[in-house]
Amino acid sequence: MAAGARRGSPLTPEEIYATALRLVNEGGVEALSMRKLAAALDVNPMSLYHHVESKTALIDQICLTMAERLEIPVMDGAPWQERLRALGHAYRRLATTYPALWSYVHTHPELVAAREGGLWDVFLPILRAAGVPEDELLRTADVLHAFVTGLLINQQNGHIGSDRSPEAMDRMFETAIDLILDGLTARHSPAGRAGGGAADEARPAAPR
Amino acid sequence: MAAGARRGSPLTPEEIYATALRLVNEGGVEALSMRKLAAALDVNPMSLYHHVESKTALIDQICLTMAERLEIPVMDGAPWQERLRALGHAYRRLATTYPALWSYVHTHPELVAAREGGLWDVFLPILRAAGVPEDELLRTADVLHAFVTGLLINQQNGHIGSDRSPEAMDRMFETAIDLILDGLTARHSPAGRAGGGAADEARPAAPR
DNA sequence: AGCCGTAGCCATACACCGTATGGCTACCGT
DNA sequence: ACGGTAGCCATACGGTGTATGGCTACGGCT
Repeated sequence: MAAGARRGSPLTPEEIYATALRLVNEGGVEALSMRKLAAALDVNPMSLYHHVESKTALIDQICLTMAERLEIPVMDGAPWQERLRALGHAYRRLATTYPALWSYVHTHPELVAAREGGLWDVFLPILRAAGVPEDELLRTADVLHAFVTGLLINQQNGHIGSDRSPEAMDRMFETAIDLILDGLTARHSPAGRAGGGAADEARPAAPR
Repeated sequence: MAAGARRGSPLTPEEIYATALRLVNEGGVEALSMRKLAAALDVNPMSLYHHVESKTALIDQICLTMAERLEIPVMDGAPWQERLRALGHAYRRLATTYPALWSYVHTHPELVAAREGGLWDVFLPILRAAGVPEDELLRTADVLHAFVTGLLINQQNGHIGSDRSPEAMDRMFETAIDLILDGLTARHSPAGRAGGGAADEARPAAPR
């Protein structure tokens, strides 16, 4: 285990992942090249291959580390509407923290093959609490997850509205959550919606 | 205007676009290279640049031609629920016809800057008919469009359900449309939903 | 008829990419 | 003392997009 030649310390996988993630966040996935990454680490390009199998394996890895940083809120006592909204916001926070990589993940089939980490352990119980019957549960979860995914992708890519102010984005996200809550309520517990309800709190005038 | 050297006829932009679109459809956007395209056209790579400004301009162009092939249904008399469902299916048909390019478009900000073609001319009136107030119209349209976009992206990438049979996809898409219809109805014309309504037609048992 | 502008095509070259191959150095355990 | 090996690196190969400049053959002009 020789000490690093030109650097003080030997290369570590964590260092590689962190730097790669930084490069991706700064210039998108297409701005990540093994040569640039090596330059950023002050190392010969081929040295990377002693710690990483290939570029795609590297990208897989940094996608995983990103996924692990999803901070799932724990709100055990709260009604399902609030829990679902909080989960949506947590998901959105992850997406806006790593925009480029996030879009990348969700357009590459080979990644995220299994349902991502603890997300689904929280998501499904919420839907159960919303009254979604068991035989529609997974399908509904997939649909809602895809909805939010699509909204976030579109927001990041500016495929949306001429007004792209952060406030407009916030409003749009709330509108989306409201639509989902109303849809779930109407479908699975129509009685529960007493004129307004959790979906209608704090929604501004929205001139747009 | 000399006749083509090795080919009978000179190269035409339409020929280039069509072949490029074919290559993309067969192997994804990353399988499109100017050299391969030239080979498929039996031409020197540099000849392409007499008809196309750059590779990105070429991709822009084939994205546009794809967008033009969206077949928007005209159903003037029908209720808004049916029109919205038909529009969703038309959109889905486009996505499944050009899966690779379609995902590409929706993850690249620079494309589709303006709202795509006649889609919005049909979409917005439907939402008006659904009772969406004018000051929420564009935002709601953006959200719903993003929802469907996300669902289609996820379906194509198999980020969804362990069962990926076409039937499961169909059911999931119907579930999504139902959710949207219920959400819109609950939000904007709650009286209109008389126990079931348009959203509940022909939805199978769905064991999943 | 003579000529030239130019449309279309092509050969070459450059910088960049991912990575296979093999050699160097400096430490470790024995 | 010495072999094994972990870490690093130089070189090379085949791929990419495209800048540059030269070739051919036609249309329109004088």
